[in-house]
Formats: sequence, C-alpha cells, structure tokens
Amino acid sequence: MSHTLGVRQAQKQQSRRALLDAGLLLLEHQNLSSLGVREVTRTAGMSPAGFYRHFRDLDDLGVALVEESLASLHGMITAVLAGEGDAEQLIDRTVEVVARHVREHRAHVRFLARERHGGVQPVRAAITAELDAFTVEVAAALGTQEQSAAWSQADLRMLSGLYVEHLVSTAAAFLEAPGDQPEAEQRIAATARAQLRLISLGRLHWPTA
Amino acid sequence: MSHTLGVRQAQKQQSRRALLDAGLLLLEHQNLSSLGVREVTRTAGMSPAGFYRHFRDLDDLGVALVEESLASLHGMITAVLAGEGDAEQLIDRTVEVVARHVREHRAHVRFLARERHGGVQPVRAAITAELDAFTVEVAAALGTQEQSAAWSQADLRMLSGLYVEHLVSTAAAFLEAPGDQPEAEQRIAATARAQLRLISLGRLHWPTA
DNA sequence: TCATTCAGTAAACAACTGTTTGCCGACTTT
DNA sequence: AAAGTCGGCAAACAGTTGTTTACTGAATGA
Repeated sequence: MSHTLGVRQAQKQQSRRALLDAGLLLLEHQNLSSLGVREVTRTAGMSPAGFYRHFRDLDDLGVALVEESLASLHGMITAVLAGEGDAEQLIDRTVEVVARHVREHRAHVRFLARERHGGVQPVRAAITAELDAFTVEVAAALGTQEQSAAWSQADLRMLSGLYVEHLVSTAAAFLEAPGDQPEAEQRIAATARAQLRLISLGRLHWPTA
Repeated sequence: MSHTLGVRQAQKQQSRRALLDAGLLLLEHQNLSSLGVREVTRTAGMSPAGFYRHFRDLDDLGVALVEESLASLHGMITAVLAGEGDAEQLIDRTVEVVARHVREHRAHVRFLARERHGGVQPVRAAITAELDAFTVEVAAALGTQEQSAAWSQADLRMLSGLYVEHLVSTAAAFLEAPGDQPEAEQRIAATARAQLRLISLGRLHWPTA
C-alpha cells in the first residue's frame, strides 16, 4: 500500500518519526504534560521551530502516539479470542500475547498506562475512545464463542469490560517488572492466568435469562 | 490524640495544609511532574521560598498527598468485607462505599489514578506500596469469610489482587463520570456490581486443593 | 523581660520555556 | 531550465522556572 513517496515526503516522514521517537523516549521517565517542545526537538536533533511543521501542539503529538500505540494490539487479541481451543488454552495464549506485546512495545505501553488518566484531556479522550472500541470488538468476539452464545448484549459488554480492564492492568504489571528479570514476569503471568481462570468459571455459571 | 499544639505549630500546619490543598487543586487538571513550586505557592498565597519550610521537593509534597489519599479508604473496605450478609449484600455495599468515597474525595482519588503510573518515581512507589498493603488486608479479610475458608494463601492473594484492581478501575470510572449526572454513575455502579457477581460465581466454583 | 527560634518574605540568580519571524536551499512541478 | 513549494534553521520575544540569600517579626522559653 505504500505509494513510494517522493523524496520530500519521505524526508518529512523521517523527521516526524524522529520527533515521535524522541517524545516516546522522554516519556519513559516523565509525563506528557511536563514535556517541552524544545526538549523534544533537541533530542530529535532538530531546531525548535521545526516542530511546528509536523504538529500544532505537544498534545497533537500525544494523540499521534496514542494511535500508533494501540494499532498493533487490536488485531492480536481478537485473533486469539476467535481462535480454537478450550478455555485454558485461550487464557494461556492471551497472557502470552500480552506479555510479548509489552516486551516488544514497552515504550508505547508505558505511554498508554501513564497518560490514560494523565493531565492532558485530548490524549485521555483518545485513549478512552480506542479502549472503548477495543471493548466492543472483544464483546463481538465473545459473542461468537459457544460458551456465551445465549448471553445478552449488555452482559457481553459487561464481561468484555472486565476482560479489557484486566488486560490493561496485567500489561501495567508487566511494565513494572524489570525487563531483565524473567522470574518476575513469570509470576505476574501465573497470577493473571489464575484470575482469568476464575473469571472463566464465573462465566460458566452465569445465569442466562 | 491531638495534643493542642502551640500557636506556632498550629500556624505552620495551617500553611502546610494550604500548600497541600493548592497542590490538590492544581493536580485536578495537570500532572505532578509538570507542577511548579511557584505555581503552588502562588495559589496557596505564600512566597515561593516558604515552600521549602515544609517540603524538600514537589515529589515530597506528592508523597504526603499519597499518604492522606489512601488513609480513609483502608478501613472502609475491610469493614465492609468483614461485615455480615450474603455475597449480594456485600457487593452492593462495596460498590456504594467506593461511589461515596469518590464523591467525597474526588481530588484525592483523581490524584491517585493520575500518578499511579505517572512520571514521578517516589510517588509511584508510595502508591504501589499502599496498594500492596491494602491487597494484603483484603486477602486477610477474605480468609475469614466461610466462602473461602479452605483457600490457600496464594489463591487468596490472587483473588484479593483481582478485587483491588477492580476496585481501582471502578473508582477511575466514577471519576470519569461528570459529578452532576447521577445516571452515568448509576450505570457504572450497575456494571461494577455485575462484574463482582460474576467473580463471586467464579469463587464459588474455584477448586480448593 | 530578654534572648532565641523559626515561619514567611523580598530580591536576585542564571537558565529555561513556547512561539513567531524572515530566510535559505533542496525538492517538485511546469 | 525556470518558477514554485515547503521543511528546517537561527534569532529574537517576553515570560516563566527552581533555589539561595539575607532579612523581619512574632511566638517561645529562660
């Protein structure tokens, strides 16, 4: 689909990427609301004025980061949920997918966790919107499982909300674990799996009207 | 227990309170990492240098806010969990307590949600520590319930972790709802209750070794 | 009563901030 | 090859920032 941009567009996108990467790097240890334009351009190797060729605001850059942060996760989880296997296997795969996603996109996930309730309204709104859309997707995927075929739409939303919330907090827990210590990661994964198993039991005995 | 402080100590505490309140007010719309000493002292009606008579840092002020933010919640929930009544009643009371706590301590709760994954390490550590302690308390309270008398320590921790995480995200959801619209609050409460009921079902059928 | 303590102040410091301006020079289109 | 587009830059703007300094004056304790 990439239409082989002209040299000019390519260079511009490269600069834009540099700005996004610089932001992502700096946001590892601070909040978006304390980030500075000069700070970002400095670590991106660009003059301060150049920033405004790409973004209106730092909020604008933040919203762009939200979009690319959740892009990859969307499909992965829904694919797992639509996959075959019993509940136990789905749980194992889900937790493994989350763990890998955090490992491979640490900075993005940290950014999301940090700004989800952060002080920048547009970014907060963008994250909430993406997460809501994700919840709807999960609800749809759950609806196709035979286990919850007879569930009402409202109950499916309730359940998918619980799952998404659990997924987010599991990701946050993985973040907290130091990246070089796999035993902590294993402990978090084991707890997450047990919690999902308990929820699964609840599902099994949920009274369908 | 208040030992009728001398006039001097009383005035100092009053100023300290003014600083904490100013911080809390400003943190409603921004992050701790972007808060300024001058900003705080200005809205507290004090000279910038005065700040340092009370706190070393803004991080220091942040940690103080963490402590007073979680002080009240501790007892409330554990009291509910240790109370009488069937599972359904405990769920109703729990959600009601959380809703009221958010209503009455909006600024504190917002601060906790915002800084839990925020950019200021000492504050993040303080919140994590308090929340861990809270999880242990909940696990102990759950252990006394007949429903989970035969559970292992590890499983109790797993379950209380799930409960605390759910409580936190419910509180965050209440925060998002506009304070003047009680119908949104009711919707969130209903969802939270349903999710707790589902977890309760899972508990009931959890295999005890 | 007199000396001491100490919360709060005003002023100064150098360093930093976001944003606008006019400009240059490389790419693009005609 | 000429004209136009436009990403990036240096410089300047008026603010803001954290922190230290020496000080004042009221509460304290002898």
